[in-house]
Order: sequence, then structure tokens, then C-alpha cells
Amino acid sequence: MYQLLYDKFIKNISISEEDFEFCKTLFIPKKLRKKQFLLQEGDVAKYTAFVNKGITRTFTIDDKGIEHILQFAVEGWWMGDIYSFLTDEPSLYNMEALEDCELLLINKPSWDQLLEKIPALERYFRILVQNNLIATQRRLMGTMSETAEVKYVKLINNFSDAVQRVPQHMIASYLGITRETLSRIRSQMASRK
Amino acid sequence: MYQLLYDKFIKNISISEEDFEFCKTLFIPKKLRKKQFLLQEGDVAKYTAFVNKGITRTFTIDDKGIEHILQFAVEGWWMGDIYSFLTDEPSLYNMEALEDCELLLINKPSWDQLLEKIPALERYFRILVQNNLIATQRRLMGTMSETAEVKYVKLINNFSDAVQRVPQHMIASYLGITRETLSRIRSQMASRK
DNA sequence: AATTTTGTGTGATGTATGTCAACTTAATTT
DNA sequence: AAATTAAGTTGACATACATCACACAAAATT
Repeated sequence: MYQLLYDKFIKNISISEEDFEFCKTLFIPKKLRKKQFLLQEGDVAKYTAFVNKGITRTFTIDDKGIEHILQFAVEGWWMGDIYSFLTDEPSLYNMEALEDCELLLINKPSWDQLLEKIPALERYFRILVQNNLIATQRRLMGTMSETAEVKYVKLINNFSDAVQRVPQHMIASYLGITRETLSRIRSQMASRK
Repeated sequence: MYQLLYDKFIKNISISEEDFEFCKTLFIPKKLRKKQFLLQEGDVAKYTAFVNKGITRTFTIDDKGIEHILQFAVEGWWMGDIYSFLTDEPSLYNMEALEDCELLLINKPSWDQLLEKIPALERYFRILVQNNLIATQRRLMGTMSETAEVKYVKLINNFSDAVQRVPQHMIASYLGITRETLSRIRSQMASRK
């Protein structure tokens, strides 16, 4: 249950077995069935979640009712709305399981305790957030400069796992295009050999 | 020279005078004249910079030669390509002064030393990166769901300082639209009262 | 103050992608 | 396995924004 989390930690920092034992006590295992929500827009994000199994999406719904996917999270990834989690403000995001999932949840008090007790995790989370920032910045710049097709091809190359496990209209929604456009792009690509 | 940096630190963490004195020794003051570059695409980002005075932009140039602005940095902000800085890989970004600037530079060895000597800064930088991530995620979602005009209005509201100090075609380039489009949006807005 | 460079505004026209709608196929649920 | 619901495809048409072209204004440089 906690193996994957442990692996992820030690990839970036060193942590004693004892500390990790303590760490375990702070996480709440939680199963989510496909289509269940962990968070809905307007709610405060009580938890930040580590995805141990399954795949989730974080998304917003705009004025026209169109969904926009911020992130997919597969095994070994974190999912959460840091802003809402830290400030107790209502979240702008929805989080939903796209397959049956096993999550490890941590709430704010435990989170604070964790960082206080194991300061090395401060570093772990900085690195995590940093990598996320780097990726998000690239995605943003790509959004501004690339055609829909290029974005799609890059997504396949960087994240084929999620692309294969998730319905196409959600890929479209992640790319910021419509399902129709993605469908057409795919058929063009296929016909071009 | 270091007052602003100090203020920024103590907004988020506590740091002793002694530690800050040490900290000072690691930063290299650097003046940049308007239009000078701190970094060009393809170079390795040797430094991360704190903007003490002036305003800078970080941008990419795409295949068609069009510039896309990732970030403006005004007084009190950080500027840098974390990825290139940490990995020594060549940067995708260009960084340029838009006014005469005073920067405080720090290189990788000093950076490592700094975090080792003053672990509380680990926290400072985590918070910094976190806030940046939150803002970048919002911008990304906005890119996907908002019209050019809405993006522009929000930018004015959130970042009027930069909007006023920077030529309009750069605002357009930050918003991911052409200068012509921004010009038209502005004239429509003006005519609507 | 003359000249060059940089920035802005506006019309005519083009295009990638969106929208609407109908149909097909696949996956869930009963 | 029938019925429902969700997902994907394809065509006709619409639209926000880009592109091109040029005029004009402001700022920087000589």
C-alpha cells in the first residue's frame, strides 16, 4: 500500500524507516470507484492525494459548460488543489476518478505535522512542485505557439500512458480543443500513413 | 541593495541577521541596461536572478519567429529558468531587461550552499514555486476557456503594474494574441464607454 | 531637429478550429 | 441480450483571431 509512496520519496531525498513509519500513520487510504469525485468545484480541498492505483483527472467547467482538464494523475503522482488546501478557500477544480482508484489522502494538520517532523520532505515537495511548474510552463508556451496536431503528438510522446487509458474526448479537453477537432486530426494523421 | 530581498524572505520565513549576512555574500549584484539580455535561448542558465529594480521578460521564439512571453518580472520577483539552472541543459528561454535593471544573481554552487546553510529557505522557495505554479495553472486554464478580451481585462486587474510599464505588443505576446488583435480589443473596449 | 527605429491603429482577407447536427460504434447497466 | 448511455466520426457552416499591408505616431539615436 505504501511502497510506491516510499519509492517516490527515496528517489529524491533520504528518509529513515522510522520516519517513514510515522509518515504512514498520517495518510488515510481511500478507494474511489470510477466516476466518483474526490472534490467538487466550490468545496474546500480538505485533502491532498497520492495516487497509488488508477487514474484521475482535475478539471474546471467554464461558463459555457465546457470542461477543461488541468491534469491527469496516474500511479505515483499527486493530485490536489494546493491553493484551496493551503488557504481553505473554495476550489475552482473538480477531481474525479477515471478508473477505480486507490488513494492516500493527507489533510492539512497531518501535512503540517509531517513537514515539521521530517523537514527533508520540504525538499521533496519543493522538487515536486518545481517539476510540475516546469511542465506547466512548457504546456502553457506550447498552447500559445503550437498547432493542435503538434500538441497532440507531443502529448502522446510524453504521456502515452494516460492517453491510452482515457477516453479521447478527455484528451481533447486536456489539449484545449474539441473532440471533433481531435477526431479529425487523428484521421488525417492515420491517412498520412 | 539587499533590503527588498530581505523583506521578501521575512514575509514567509524567519531568518537571523547573521544568516542573512551570509546570504548577501552569495549574491552577485548586476546592472542590466534596457534591452540587454541575461540569457539567450540555447545557453545554460548560470544564474537565477532576483529583480531588485526594473522589469524583465522571459520569452521564447517559435518556428515562425513569433515571440511568446512566459513572464514579466518586476521588483521583488525572481526570474530564471529553473530547469536549465538545475540540470545544466540549454535553456529554451530568453531573458531581457525591459527597463534599466538592478539584479541580484546567484549561481548554482552558491545556491546549493545557501540551502544547506539556511534550510528555512527550502521552505521559502517551495512557497515561491508553489505560488508560481498556482498562477501558471490559472493562466493555462484561462488560455483554454477565456476570450482574448477577458484575458486582457484580467491581466490588467491582476498585473496593472507590468501592463503599464511595457509596450502593448508585449502584452499581446504575453496573452498569446497578436498586437493587431489587442489593438482592436482595446479600441472596442474604449468605444463601449 | 532630422533621421531612424519602435510602437500603434485599421482595413481587407484568410484559416484553424469551433459549433451544430446527425449517425455509428462501443461500453455499461438492467 | 436488450436497452441505455457514453464515446467517436463526419459533414456543413460559423467565428474568433491571424495575416498582410499600409498609414501614422512616438521615442530613441545621430
